[in-house]
Amino acid sequence: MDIKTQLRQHFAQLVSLTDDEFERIWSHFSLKKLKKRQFLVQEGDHVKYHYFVAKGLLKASYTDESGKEHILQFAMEDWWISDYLALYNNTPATLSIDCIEDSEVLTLSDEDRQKLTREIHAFSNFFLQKKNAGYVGLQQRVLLLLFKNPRERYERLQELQPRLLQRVPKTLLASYLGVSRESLSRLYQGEL
Amino acid sequence: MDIKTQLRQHFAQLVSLTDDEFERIWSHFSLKKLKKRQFLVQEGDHVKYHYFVAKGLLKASYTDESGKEHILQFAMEDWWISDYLALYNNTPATLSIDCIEDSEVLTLSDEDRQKLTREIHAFSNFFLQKKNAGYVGLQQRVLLLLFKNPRERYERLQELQPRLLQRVPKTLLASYLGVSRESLSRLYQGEL
DNA sequence: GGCGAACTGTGATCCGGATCACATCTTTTT
DNA sequence: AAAAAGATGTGATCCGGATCACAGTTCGCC
Repeated sequence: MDIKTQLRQHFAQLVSLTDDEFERIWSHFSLKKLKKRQFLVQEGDHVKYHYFVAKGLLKASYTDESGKEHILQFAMEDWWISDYLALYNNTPATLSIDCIEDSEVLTLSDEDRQKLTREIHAFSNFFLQKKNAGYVGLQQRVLLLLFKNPRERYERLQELQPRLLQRVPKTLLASYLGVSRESLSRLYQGEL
Repeated sequence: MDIKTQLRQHFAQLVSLTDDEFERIWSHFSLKKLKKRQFLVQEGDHVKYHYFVAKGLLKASYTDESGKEHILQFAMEDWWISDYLALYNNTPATLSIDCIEDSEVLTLSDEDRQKLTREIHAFSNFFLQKKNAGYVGLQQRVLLLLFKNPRERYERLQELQPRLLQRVPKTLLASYLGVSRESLSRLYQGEL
């Protein structure tokens, strides 16, 4: 399947668009190819784009004063990623986004997104629905971090995103789950 | 200031509405008065409404199998609250929402919100902006939970929401921060 | 095809925060 | 006004997970 079709189907899961509407939307995207370890956004950058992952695997992370990296989000095929804090507030990026695997992403500037959102109601609706789902997902993650121990967090991730577990190195998984690499390694001694 | 004006000004912070548009929106809200400890939503309820807090203080919380309560969100004047997971997926509430102080909330059904969102572009925009801000806020909270210790989380809250700290009992604060009540109590021995 | 870097497992030790237990003190309720 | 329920502080003990240290393995690269 080509990337244009992939994007079209992605929208179709939540809203319906006429051919004309989709063409108008599509014309504002550009394709960007990246290799493993390459950065899409670096701390301090001016962030202008939303990124739709067509292929590959990326991570968004924050590096604290002591140099430790904390992973906020992974993104694989059909996921969106950006530093939304920087994007919406027009501030320098506090996150870094880089590739765990060779990847292809579609970029959409927030300026264009605003324009399209004004012109095409279904598109506006798409974004609202996405944000709602993302918001609810983050709430669940907060609850998980608040009162589940590392083992339960790991198991939950296994349920919800089994594909992710297999593609992401354990070191990075540990950081996403808020556990040390060593403790994570000890968790799944008893299982599988 | 009366509640109608309060709501109008709340919208005005993010979007501009004509008198006519605001009247149309306003007509879909109803006022609900609640006393301390009263529930707005209980686990298992069918959730139909968004709630805008006009006055008072509420909390949204999840109760785990062992009966412990974990606080996901507080809401005071000019904040919105609901069980969004239940609201958007039409599933029974997993959260409970109840009053920490006597409160007055404005209710808006999601059905009406969808209708207004379709009819009034600025209103749609308002919701999208709110969700974005909420999403970013939750991301920050996840980062805080991931790699800051209880003391730093407490200090951050003190910076960001000093008013909240003074109104919320320490027991509930502890639950929101993901610390035991006892440990929280020991945190601020050295300060102030 | 060999060298360095990233990845993963595992042992030993340590410590932050949970848990348990109790003592005020303050609100509510009746 | 008394009784019950909630809020807060504080000591003693315990344990999950962090940290430190090292080894084996796999991967990308000159």
